[in-house]
Amino acid sequence: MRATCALDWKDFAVKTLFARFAVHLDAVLDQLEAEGALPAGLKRAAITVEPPRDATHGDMSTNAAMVLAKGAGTNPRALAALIGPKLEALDGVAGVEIAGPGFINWRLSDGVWRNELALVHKLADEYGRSAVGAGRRANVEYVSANPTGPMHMGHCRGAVVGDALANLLSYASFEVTREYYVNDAGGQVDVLARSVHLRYREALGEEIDAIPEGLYPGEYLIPVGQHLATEYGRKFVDRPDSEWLILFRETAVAMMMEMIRADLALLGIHHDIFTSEATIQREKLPEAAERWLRVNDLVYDGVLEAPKGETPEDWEPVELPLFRSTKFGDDQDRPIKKSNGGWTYFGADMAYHFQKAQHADLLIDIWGADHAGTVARIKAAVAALTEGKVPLEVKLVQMVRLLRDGEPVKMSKRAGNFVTLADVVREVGKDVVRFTMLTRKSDAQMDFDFAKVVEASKDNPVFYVQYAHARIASLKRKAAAEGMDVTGKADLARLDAEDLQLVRQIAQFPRMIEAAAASQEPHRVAFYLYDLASAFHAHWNLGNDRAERRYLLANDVETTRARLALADAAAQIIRNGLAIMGVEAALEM
RNA sequence: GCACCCGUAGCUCAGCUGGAUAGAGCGCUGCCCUCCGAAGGCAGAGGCCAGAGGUUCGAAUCCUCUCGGGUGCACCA
Repeated sequence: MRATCALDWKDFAVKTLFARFAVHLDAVLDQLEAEGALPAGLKRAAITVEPPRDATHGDMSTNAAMVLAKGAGTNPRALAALIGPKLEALDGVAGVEIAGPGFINWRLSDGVWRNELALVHKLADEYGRSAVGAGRRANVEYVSANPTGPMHMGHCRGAVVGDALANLLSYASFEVTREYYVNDAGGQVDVLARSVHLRYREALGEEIDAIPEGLYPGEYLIPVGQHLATEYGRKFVDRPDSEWLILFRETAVAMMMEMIRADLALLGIHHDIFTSEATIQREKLPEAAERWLRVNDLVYDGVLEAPKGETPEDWEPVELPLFRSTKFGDDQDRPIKKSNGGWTYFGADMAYHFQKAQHADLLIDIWGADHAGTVARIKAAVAALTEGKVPLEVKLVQMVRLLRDGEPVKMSKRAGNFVTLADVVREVGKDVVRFTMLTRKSDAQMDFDFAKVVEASKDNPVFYVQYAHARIASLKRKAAAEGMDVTGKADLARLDAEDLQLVRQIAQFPRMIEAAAASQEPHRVAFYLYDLASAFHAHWNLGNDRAERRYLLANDVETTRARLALADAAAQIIRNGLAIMGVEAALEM
């Protein structure tokens, strides 16, 4: 979110530098109104205060003159000429220029940057925390993999993106709930139960040949069968499924969820709430939703047309209860019940979302892109059931293609040899997996190349960023080893123009956080950290050619202290950013 | 056939929700370590932002159409 003039934040400490100047600008505009130079009541919402794209234009820029010129009955440059001098008179403003079509650009005094640097040290982990969430409750539902097997790489990206987004929103003062929806009520878990029954018989000594088509072949079900065999002996061997299906299903789901939680823990992911679809159904929540929707004429009994394109062989028209999702922008009404009387996935999901909405001001779902076709209906259902009060955002996460030596890794679900999340984390490490998953916009496809993600070079953003942090840590070790007394308070006045360039980069962090939180794009944190690391490495290398530009100066303890304060601040920001991404900051590499 | 996502340097991708001369990395060319971590840095070359209209002070960004890729399309989950 860009800093606008319409600010109502109470807590000054959490405003970004840019937001603080937006307040100053607002006051300047008030003053111009009072003087009669500007008509009262002009809309200021579109006014921004942001860094200009081109750093040579200054530190801050506003489009105020261009936005207000029309309403003021003048041209942008003339209006800028009125605003400019008043900005120039502000504390901390070192010079104002009017440029291009009417931009007002200004530079900040060195003191502003030194204060900002001091603020980083004072706020430490909290520097960058934003108040924009204002305590609103955000429910983020992510992963929600079917409880029929271990996590595989297809789940990985959504898991990381969802977790990082939850961290990000939390850092932006949303009250976040991390939720996992357990699909333990459909046909898949019945298949799971039957697969487990086979393993149960196997555990009791029966010969099991090839796993029949349509059942889960994975060996991870063997322990479930053994557990049931130990617990119940031969009791269910030759009995009809009506006697064991529910028991086997519930046992299997519980054990699968235990495995999934363990897999997620390897990535550092821990949900607050696991909600069971079976429970939702047992509590008759879909029935309640259906009743309400029927009263409001949003569910009716009807017959759907045959699907377009290739019509399936066994298609026949059936009357089903349909939700009027077309009324909310979907292109077809959607069945909430099946012809066998059971709830469709959508029917139960609708009720589930309604339940979530009662404890949240904002719902976010992280889904795989293969579910893109169902976004419209669930958004429609939430809009209907909450009467438009609780927004639902569905973030689609694109596929990840696994590569090894440049060749796609072959996976076959039938053979059960998919690449598990646990294997990948064991091979390359949690930090590499998490960081890499955040180096693309989530709605863009990405490649995950085993060779590249562990490469220790600047091509690899993970190492590049961690290397910057490790370098800074090494500075302090080096200073201590050489017996330099750097414990005293740093005099930031020792920092010169070249040093303050790095502070400018550091000071963008809070702004980036707000923008990333507002757009719900955690990948921005990764890109920002890459840029910050780059600025740090460049600043560091100044010392290669010019010894006086180094951080550690044996004959100048004062400057050394100030430079270490600068480096520490950069390290602090890297830590703050990595914490949101769920990645450790390395001290040594 | 319909819907959604995407099309930016040779390659992989950013682009701050409409701002100024469109940016990184790789690759290519040429530099910088007796010196704080060279796992780094500096400089150069490289572009009709797929194409065409439109909206306005201003468009890679918003709207429409065309072309080209991906995904999905009954009661599955």
